[in-house]
Amino acid sequence: MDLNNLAKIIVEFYEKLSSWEDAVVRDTGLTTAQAHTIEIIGHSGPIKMKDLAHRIGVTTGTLTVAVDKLENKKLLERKQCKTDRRAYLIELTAAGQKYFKQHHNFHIQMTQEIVADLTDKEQEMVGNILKKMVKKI
Amino acid sequence: MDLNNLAKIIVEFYEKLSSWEDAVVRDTGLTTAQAHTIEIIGHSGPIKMKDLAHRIGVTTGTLTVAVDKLENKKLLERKQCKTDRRAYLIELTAAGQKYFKQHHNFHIQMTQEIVADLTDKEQEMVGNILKKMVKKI
DNA sequence: CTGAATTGTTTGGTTATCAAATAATTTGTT
DNA sequence: AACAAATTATTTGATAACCAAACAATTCAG
Repeated sequence: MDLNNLAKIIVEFYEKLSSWEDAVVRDTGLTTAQAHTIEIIGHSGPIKMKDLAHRIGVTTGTLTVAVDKLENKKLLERKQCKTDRRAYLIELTAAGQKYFKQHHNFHIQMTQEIVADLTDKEQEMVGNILKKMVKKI
Repeated sequence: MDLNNLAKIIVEFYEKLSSWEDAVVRDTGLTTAQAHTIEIIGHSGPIKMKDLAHRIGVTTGTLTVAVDKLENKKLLERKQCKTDRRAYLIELTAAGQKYFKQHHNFHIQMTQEIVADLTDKEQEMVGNILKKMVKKI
């Protein structure tokens, strides 16, 4: 398979995952940006604004507004950081945790669907090869 | 490899591609939405507003605004559709074509980088397996 | 202790997005 | 042919996402 074809498949794979994710998230009543924020916090645990902004790839100004909205929705909360009075730790509420787990389950379910037709050996291979590729990005 | 691990790798792969694409596009002076629009038109050729909106996954109202901006930037233009006076055909200008080709080259280059450490056989396999997966999404 | 750096918020501006209302045109029905 | 219904794109009014730069509070370094 030449580079052109590989590039085409990878882009297509990306585009389709993207549409799928958008559709799923929209059904949950959050925007993709909001869902992404919840997901990062779910994986990281309590995290400072600055670090969270860096992980998401936005400025802290953008994040302030985003966190305001999610706090209004009771999905997360700001807690004072005990070692630095300038900073907050952003934590998921119980509802936020629930959203995170549900979204994680969607990922598992989607994975199951898209690998359903592959043999065990193929699944093993694609996992390992993707792992190698991820390291290079 | 169990589903959990596979899901994790796939999500990670997706996230990294996403960051990479964002970074590349931002350097070109367009937003990701704008670059995506150019890319779709580049692949489709002249296309009506309604069809383009459907391909991108937005309403025609959203697209009207987006096309206005890209037309201002001289990357595309509206041409009257000869068979339907309600409709336009959206076409890339020479500058739009150039942008499209450049972006396409970035994809090829990225692909080359991320598969560089794979054997020819592995490249072949990952291509074929991804193709199978894409069909299921 | 004081100036510099850090952390988060606010402000002003652009872009992206939708739903619903509108205008122009085409299509279908009688 | 005439008229209603459907289609195509735009406009409007609203919210969300985003950035850069200015700001306030706090911490850090010399």
